[in-house]
Amino acid sequence: MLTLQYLREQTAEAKTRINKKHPKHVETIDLVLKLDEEGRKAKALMEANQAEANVIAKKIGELMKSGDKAGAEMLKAQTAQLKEAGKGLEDSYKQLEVQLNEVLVTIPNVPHASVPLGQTAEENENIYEHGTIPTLPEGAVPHWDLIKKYDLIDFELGAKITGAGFPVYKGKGARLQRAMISFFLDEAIKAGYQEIMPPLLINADSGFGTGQLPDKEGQMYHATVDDLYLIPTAEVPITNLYRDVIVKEEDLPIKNVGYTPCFRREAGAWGAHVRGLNRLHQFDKVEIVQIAHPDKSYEILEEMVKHVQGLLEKLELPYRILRLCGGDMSFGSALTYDFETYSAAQGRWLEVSSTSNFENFQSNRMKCRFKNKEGKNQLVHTLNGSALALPRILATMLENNQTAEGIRIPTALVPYCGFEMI
RNA sequence: GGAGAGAUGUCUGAGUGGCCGAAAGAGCACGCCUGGAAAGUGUGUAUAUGGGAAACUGUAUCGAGGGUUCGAAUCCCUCUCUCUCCGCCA
Repeated sequence: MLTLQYLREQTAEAKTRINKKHPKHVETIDLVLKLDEEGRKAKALMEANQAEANVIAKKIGELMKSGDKAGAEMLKAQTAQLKEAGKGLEDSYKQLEVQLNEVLVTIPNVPHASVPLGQTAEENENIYEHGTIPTLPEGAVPHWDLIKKYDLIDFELGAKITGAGFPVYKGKGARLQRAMISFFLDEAIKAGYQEIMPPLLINADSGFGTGQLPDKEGQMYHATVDDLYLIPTAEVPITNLYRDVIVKEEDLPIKNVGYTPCFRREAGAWGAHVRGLNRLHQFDKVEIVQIAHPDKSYEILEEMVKHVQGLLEKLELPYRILRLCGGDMSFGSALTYDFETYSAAQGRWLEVSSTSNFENFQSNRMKCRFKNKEGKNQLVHTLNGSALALPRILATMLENNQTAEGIRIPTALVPYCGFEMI
């Protein structure tokens, strides 16, 4: 959620920036400002009325104490009309307040200056490529054939016990998952992150805090009996750890990492290119999350990018980094780098990480602040990134490393899974 | 799931209708004292938001929301959470 202060004080800039992402929201900003102004006027009236009532109430108290019952009764009569007026004033203020919030939460974050103009994935900016695209042996096949051939994952079984998009990992397939999770966590811990094992269900307040609600209501699984949501990413519980918290400035940046399964309904997202591991309802991911000082957040974003690069390089996967264009960015992000690995048998780039700076968009919703040098509470910046999402890493690894003798496991993972070949 | 107790500021904890944004103590900050420190001592020490250049000031907040009342931390209702006992349970 953008801060009202920013919209009020830097209206022109806010409009220019939002235009890069969602041009229609330029008008929403005007609406917000209008509601804000009306709301503040209404509030001033309401408070003036309240102040008057408070003064009289105090006087009544004094009169009662001094035994002047008649005087008190006279004043009581006076407050009746104040009360009546107060009710109307409060109603109109509250109504404006509700409207304002409803509108404000629908405005996405404004993009960083470096974000390229564009509306579709084709307009993302390719800023870095690393590694060589392998030449596959004769008869190479996509990962969905490999997982059958080596009996690593069973989609049919998953469909039987749950539904499509819920894979069952078996044998070496399961061990490889566990190995990747441990490897990613260990690498993050080495980089100074604290490991967190959060709940997999979250309440609506948390969903709101990181921006999934109300924007992506239909994308999360909702356990309606208890009104809890299955997490779409560890970002949600781990970032919300700091909801309504005033952190110490000297503790920044706060670095947490967590492995969780992620649950996504992916409503309406099924179509071409979703075979095998490319798109799932449940998948595993290790997520890094930082709570940062506003002056440092872009430095930290670069640091997180470096971390993700390190992982991909240790896994010996060819990858590229995209700077997302305005239209392709997520709701709350100010700057997002997507990482894609090249899946040679499919001949496609697959997104395996998305690393973003949300600036104070989430912290404003969550009210996560620190006390600055002037003793004022200031919103922190929040960042997060996948490090990494497993299924497409696995897909790329299987496809790119297939040989006549089997599938070669990257050296870095061998100590974790205990085998060199599948 | 049943029964009971509770939720007050950074913490402990007082406060059953007006003098309470809230006693007292601890902690913390700054000053005095000291060669330095401890002890002692003085002052200060919530958040949000409106107005104001500022000093200052209006409003709201004692788990949350509603209600009663001229006036609520205090009375009533609903909810959430915590603790104890019982039940169930990996």
